Amino acid sequence: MIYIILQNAPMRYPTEHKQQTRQRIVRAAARRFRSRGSEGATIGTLMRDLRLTHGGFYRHFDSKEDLFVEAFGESLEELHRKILSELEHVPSGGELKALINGYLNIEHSDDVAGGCPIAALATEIARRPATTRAALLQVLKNHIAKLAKFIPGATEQERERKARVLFSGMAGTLNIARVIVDEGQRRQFLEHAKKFYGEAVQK
Amino acid sequence: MIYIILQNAPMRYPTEHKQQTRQRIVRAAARRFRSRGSEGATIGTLMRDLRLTHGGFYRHFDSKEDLFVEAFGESLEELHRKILSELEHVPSGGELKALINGYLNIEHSDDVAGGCPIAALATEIARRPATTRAALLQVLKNHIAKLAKFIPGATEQERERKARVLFSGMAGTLNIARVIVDEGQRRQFLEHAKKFYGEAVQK
DNA sequence: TGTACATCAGTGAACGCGCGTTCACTGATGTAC
DNA sequence: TGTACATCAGTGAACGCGCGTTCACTGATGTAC
Repeated sequence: MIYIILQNAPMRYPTEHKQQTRQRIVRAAARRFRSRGSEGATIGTLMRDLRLTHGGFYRHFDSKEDLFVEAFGESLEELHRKILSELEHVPSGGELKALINGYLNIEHSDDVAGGCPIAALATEIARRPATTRAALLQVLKNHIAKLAKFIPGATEQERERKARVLFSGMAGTLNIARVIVDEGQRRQFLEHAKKFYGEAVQK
Repeated sequence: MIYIILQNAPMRYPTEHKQQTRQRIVRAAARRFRSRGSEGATIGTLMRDLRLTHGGFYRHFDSKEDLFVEAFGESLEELHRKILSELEHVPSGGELKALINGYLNIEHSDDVAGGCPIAALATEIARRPATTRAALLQVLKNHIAKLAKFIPGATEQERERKARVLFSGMAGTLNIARVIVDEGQRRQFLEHAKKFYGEAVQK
């Protein structure tokens, strides 16, 4: 809200203004990259929708690729916050089920822009050079590691292993759900997958 | 081989020449779309690598999008033939394990161009309009249905359900494997996933 | 059997377009004196 | 306290480039006569 007011007012840039603009760009980009892909999202329309001009983008980032990396991190943090807030209201012992149900959900399936960045961007990340992949993989590993404590398993290592397989699998399932045109079939498919992963990980 | 000779020879187009050229385009496109994505693969370089010029493309297809749809089908057929030929040498009862091992494989992980089109293209397909998705989904369903007979389950319906969840999950896992930079870690991750899916589906 | 002609796969220049990026400029700010 | 000036977030025209697509053309083919 405050941002819009500042934009419409004649140019006056308070000290924290630059950081705020940068944050706005990252957050908007995090949504656009997920819904349109890294090539489908353009700097021009991104900035225009923020009521800025494309030239100003380069006061904040060296390149579109730099923004992509940062936006991916932002997406994962958003997802993590969302998951944690959902798990707060879940009775102890029900976390795993809630995790699976929260992911393999029709709402999640229909919300690409606000959903899991692994599902939306993993294929494109896999096509990037090793250095970029290494940076993004580190962010990804941290995310998974933090979720591992909700997965059953004797050792920390075993829980992390299971978490990786579980979340990578569910990401693939979410992507296929998003291809299914008919909503009823999409729901059914997600239900079957919930059951499958619930039983498989519990064991 | 014969194609190259025909290309270098002065213009003489036998009756079946057009179909052959079309096939060459589809097959080459099927590889390029998987390895570079639908936006990363361009008509210009595709045709150049086939020793043709870009203008000729439109004697065979109305648009790049039409080629994409056809190439996806071609990829799935190739994958299906490959799977069937691998399963021929497998003793009865071992098909499921062979299916999983054949998919979650380091060679498959490293061969994006020749690998599973679901893993490589599902995210991009999910971003397409419903009519395109519907067409591609039909092809996908046929593919999965044909593999369902190797999956345990009391009814045909149950086998198909399991097959869909299994293959969508493995596709997601393959994509994450392709992000992992270190080959040792990539192998380990695939091994854990093999074990997970093997036990989960057997049940 | 030989000749004229319609066909059509492939060529390559050209078109329009949108992209990422650059750059000279603007004007409000905080600071030096 | 008041004035001159360096700073820098944001502007918008411009650049170069590569893309998908179009189109007038070429020349070997099979066919009509």
